Amino acid sequence: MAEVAALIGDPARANIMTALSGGEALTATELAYAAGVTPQTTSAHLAKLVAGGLLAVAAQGRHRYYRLAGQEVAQLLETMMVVAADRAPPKRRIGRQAAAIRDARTCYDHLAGRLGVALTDALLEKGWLAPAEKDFRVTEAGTAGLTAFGIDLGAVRDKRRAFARQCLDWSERRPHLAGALGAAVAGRCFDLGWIRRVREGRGVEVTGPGRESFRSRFGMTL
Amino acid sequence: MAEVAALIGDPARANIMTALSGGEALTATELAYAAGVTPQTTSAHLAKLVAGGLLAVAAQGRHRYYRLAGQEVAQLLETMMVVAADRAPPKRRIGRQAAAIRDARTCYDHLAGRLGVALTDALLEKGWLAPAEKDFRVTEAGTAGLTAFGIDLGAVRDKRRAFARQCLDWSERRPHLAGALGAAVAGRCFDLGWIRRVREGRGVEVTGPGRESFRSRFGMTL
DNA sequence: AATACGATTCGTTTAACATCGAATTATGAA
DNA sequence: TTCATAATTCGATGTTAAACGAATCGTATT
Repeated sequence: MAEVAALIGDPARANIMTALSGGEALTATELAYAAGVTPQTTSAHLAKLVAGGLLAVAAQGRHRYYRLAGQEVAQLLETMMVVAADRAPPKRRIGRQAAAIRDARTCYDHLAGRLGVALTDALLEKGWLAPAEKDFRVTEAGTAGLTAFGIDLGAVRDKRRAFARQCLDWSERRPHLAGALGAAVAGRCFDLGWIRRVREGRGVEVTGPGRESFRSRFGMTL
Repeated sequence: MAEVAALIGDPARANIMTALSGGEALTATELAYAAGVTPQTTSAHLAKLVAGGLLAVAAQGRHRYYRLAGQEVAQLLETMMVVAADRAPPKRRIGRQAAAIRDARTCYDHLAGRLGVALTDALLEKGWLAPAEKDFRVTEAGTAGLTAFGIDLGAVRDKRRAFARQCLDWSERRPHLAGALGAAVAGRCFDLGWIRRVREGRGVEVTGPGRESFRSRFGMTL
């Protein structure tokens, strides 16, 4: 356990992990910029993180794309941020950016925070999803509804990853939709312009039209 | 975040945190033994962990009792163990002790693992508990039932801590009963001899009579 | 009061490792 | 081929901090 913690314990590596916590895959150079150190140093750090099983790497042309090794790693970072936040000196109320993070953010590649939980609750309420062990099951109504929403369920199922997992949200203490379907739903919301990323981080913002659409389409009051 | 990780990243400190992960409070000397270093070194480590907000300390006579600073820290350690376990070389099947940990363990001071989740499910099924936001609510039937089970609800409510929190269990991905009530229920199960600790760790074992009692009293099939 | 013990502080040594400059390998573009 | 860029490896440097011996402070025990 100490090894895992020590890997994240270096400032440069912590920056790298944070940059990747949104689930996106980034190149070594981009990560060097995010970490605030030279490419050589970054390379050494990345090698350690891969050896330590925290990152996965995929070579593509002359770029090498690094991403988190899995959901558990994303969860670990999430939990660690909570502890780190509790520990931090209370800077007058909660900052606007921090508040946005609590409200809505991406976790790995799907939606988390209040928005992620609310959306999952709405899908459960509509009967589109049903809890099944550690996953969600898409009902008949859900198949029709999600297809109408613009999601190609066949293509999503074909992906070589968990289809519709329950991901625990620490700040809300409730499960939300993850896996390939979670990523697809999040992507569709971005495409429709219901939400957009704020700055470069993990924060997500609900747009004006998005707020109205979430309400009319899914009965969510945000 | 790097600071938090770095604190746990040292082997000696990781040993200390692991020793405390059961929720028990231990003295500096006991922790020195657990960490495998001298008392002087341990003292320095403990000071850093307290300053870092991961541990809390209470002086009692000439002893100083150290314990985890809160639930979030326990959760963090739990999550970190999962990542560390995934990362570890697969040592032929799962060891008997590791299997026991998955089945039943203490988390902070209440029951976790399959047993913790199953017990919580049983209480929900009987209608003694009902989910309420991030907590559980004790119903009228629950008040009667828990009192009959030998728990002084008045005394439990008087404790200066959360009464009946939902604690997320990573290995089961389900919430289980935590807080003062969770601790009280766990304690009662120990007192009745339904469960006992295995060795010195966090593992818990259901006794023969316990298995029968869990079934007849709560309808749980273990 | 005298003694024992838990816990901490101080000072020193030692080992680990993050960092960068320079050079090297590999891929894509002109 | 030739050049530019991505990414790495190598070697040297400097800083950090973990560890322990010795000494100190405070609380219990006799």
